[in-house]
Amino acid sequence: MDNDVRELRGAAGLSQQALGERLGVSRQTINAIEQGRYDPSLPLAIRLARFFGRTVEEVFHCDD
Amino acid sequence: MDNDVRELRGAAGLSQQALGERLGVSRQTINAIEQGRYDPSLPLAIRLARFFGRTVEEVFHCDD
DNA sequence: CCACAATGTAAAGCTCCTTTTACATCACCC
DNA sequence: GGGTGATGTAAAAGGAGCTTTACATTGTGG
Repeated sequence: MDNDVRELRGAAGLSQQALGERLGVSRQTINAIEQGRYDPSLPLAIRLARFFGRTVEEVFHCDD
Repeated sequence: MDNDVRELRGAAGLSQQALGERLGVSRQTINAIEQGRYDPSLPLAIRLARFFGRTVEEVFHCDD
């Protein structure tokens, strides 16, 4: 499962730290998600997608 | 976070067991999600939504 | 009444998500 | 060269997701 968080965050001009603060998670969590080290929880995935004005499916791509 | 899994499953005429088998999880997992005892993981949420032909946001509602 | 399918629930156990703390690198600026 | 911001990474700890096994309830059909 990969995702577009890094690109979307870059386009928004935010640091990992700043994005984490907006979403209520640590910068390490943002970093891990961007690198695909693990998938976010469902509520965090929804918050992330909503923050960037996308659907969950647009931001997170299942590799099937 | 509540969801429409029970209604969608009912409309599809499937038991919790049958839905679990289609999605590769146990019936207890389906049961717990329907009752809101916990949220599914992101990959399972995406599989559930896709199975019912909906987006994740249509099936899972954040209570904000 | 006796199966049987469907559902609810609980415990134990494993893996995954997230946090905090901490250190390390790299680039940029003064 | 020293400070600062952004990023990568690691360890420990706690909580959440999911499994298996097991038992209990309910409704339905023979």
